[in-house]
Formats: sequence, structure tokens, C-alpha cells
Amino acid sequence: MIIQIEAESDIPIYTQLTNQIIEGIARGEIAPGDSLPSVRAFAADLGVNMHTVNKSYHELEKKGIISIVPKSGAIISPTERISEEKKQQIITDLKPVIAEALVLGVNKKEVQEFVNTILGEMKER
Amino acid sequence: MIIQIEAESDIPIYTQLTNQIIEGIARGEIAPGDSLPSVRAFAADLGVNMHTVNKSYHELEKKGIISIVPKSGAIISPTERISEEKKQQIITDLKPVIAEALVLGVNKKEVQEFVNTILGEMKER
DNA sequence: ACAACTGTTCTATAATTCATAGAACAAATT
DNA sequence: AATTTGTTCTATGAATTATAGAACAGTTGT
Repeated sequence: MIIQIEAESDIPIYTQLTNQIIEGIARGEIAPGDSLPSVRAFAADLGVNMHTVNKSYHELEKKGIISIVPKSGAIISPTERISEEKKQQIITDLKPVIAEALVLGVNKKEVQEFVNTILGEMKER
Repeated sequence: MIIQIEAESDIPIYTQLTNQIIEGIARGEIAPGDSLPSVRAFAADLGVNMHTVNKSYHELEKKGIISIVPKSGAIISPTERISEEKKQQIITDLKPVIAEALVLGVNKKEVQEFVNTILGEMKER
């Protein structure tokens, strides 16, 4: 899996890393049961600080995407049934992006096409 | 249009305001040509600082959603043809949210339903 | 058993962001 | 003429982001 960090971005490095790991899982490049690199090795690889990678891992754990085994490693969790609360959070996150698209002149059909394009890049789990 | 600001949220106040204004336009509650309240009046209404509202207005202007006429007011811009670059930005913004949904166990069909639910709340322009 | 590696925790620093506050200016509105 | 407008300036305090180094204790590989 290729990770690309942009230091100049307004998105924090640990968030960029979190998102790209999630997208890697969604694409099927890494699967449940797989281990993520150690925080030190990954940090050295990316050219960032160990604590930055650690923060990303804990963000992923909080989201329920990986489980960190102390003194061992970070393992991608199996997919479970999502709660109604988390579904609502997804909708809340989607809403501002879709609203902006419509306001900027994207029509509804095109929004659906955008979503389908993205879904096409990802694996059904 | 009802604006609800959550001071405890991890989302900055000016971003919350920006998003809710965009959603108000998307729902058709406010339309191109309409004026937004003055930064001072809006700030007093919301119980936040004038500069916070001002920051939101400038964010909206940068996105091409309103036009600020100095010494006059902020007016919602008419919808124009969106550039290919902005379309790509929309897709870039959608991607992490959709990827997270899939990883958390939402299936593709359900993602499409989420999007359609949101689109149903908004007006075609 | 030993060495290497693991995540954790602690202190520390610098830059940036977020939100607030007050004041003053010049143009537009009433 | 008085009020309201967005703009600009300085200022402050809290929080966030990213880095750095050190030490600890458990796990893993040889």
C-alpha cells in the first residue's frame, strides 16, 4: 500500500495517514487480520515522527477499525455490524460535502455518479 | 433558516456556520440574490464573536458561494458551471467518508441510499 | 537467555489555529 | 446627521499539531 503524505496540506498528517489506511482497507489492499507496521518503522518510512503515527493508530482504534495489542502490534479488525449511531454519523459527515457540491452547481445525478465512481474503486466486504 | 452552533464540538464554530449556511442554500431555504445578515447582527444572534462570522463569510466567498460587497453585505451567488478541478475536490472530500463507511460494514447499496436520503432533502438547482 | 523490537508514557518545545476582545476607519444606508 | 456596514489592527488565551528525546516493561526472534 502506497502512502502519500503532503506536509503543506491543511489536513493534519495523522489525519492524512488515518484516511489513507482506511482507503487501503476499503480497496482491499489490506484485510482484516493483517498487521500494520510498527509505529517506529512506519514513521521512519514516511519521514514523520513516531508520535504522529501513534496518534493515527489510536484514531483508527477509536473508530473501531484496528485493535492495538500493547507491546505487540496493530491489527485490522474484522467487519462487524455497524450501529445505527455510527450510520447517522456517516450521514452527518456526508451531508456538508454533498450540500456544497449541489450549491456549486453539481446536479443530483452527477453526485450519484461521483459516489458510484468512488464505490467502484472499493471492495464489497 | 435555523442555525445551531455547538460550542463543545470538535468542528470549529466558523466551519459549523459555513456548513449550515451551505446546507440552507442547498435545501432552498435561502436562494441566490438573498442577503446574509451583517456579521455583527449574526454574531449577536448566534452568541459568537463578530470575527468568527466574518471568517465564515470569507470561507464562503473563497468557495465561490457568496460575494461580499464591501460596506454593503454578503449576497448569495448564482449557480455557475462548476470547474473540473472543483469536481475533483468534491470527489476527494467524499472519498474518506465513503471509505470509512465501507470499512465499518456499510454495504455499497446502503451508501447509495444514504446519499439519496441526503439528496432528497435538497433542492435541484 | 539475550538482544532487538514493541507500544506506552513522560516532559518539552515551537508553530499554528481557534475564538475572543476592543478600537478605529471609511463607505453605505436610513 | 446618525447609524450601520465590512475592514483592519493589535492583543490575549486556550487548544492543536508536530517534533524530539528518554525511559519503561512486555513481546518476539535468534
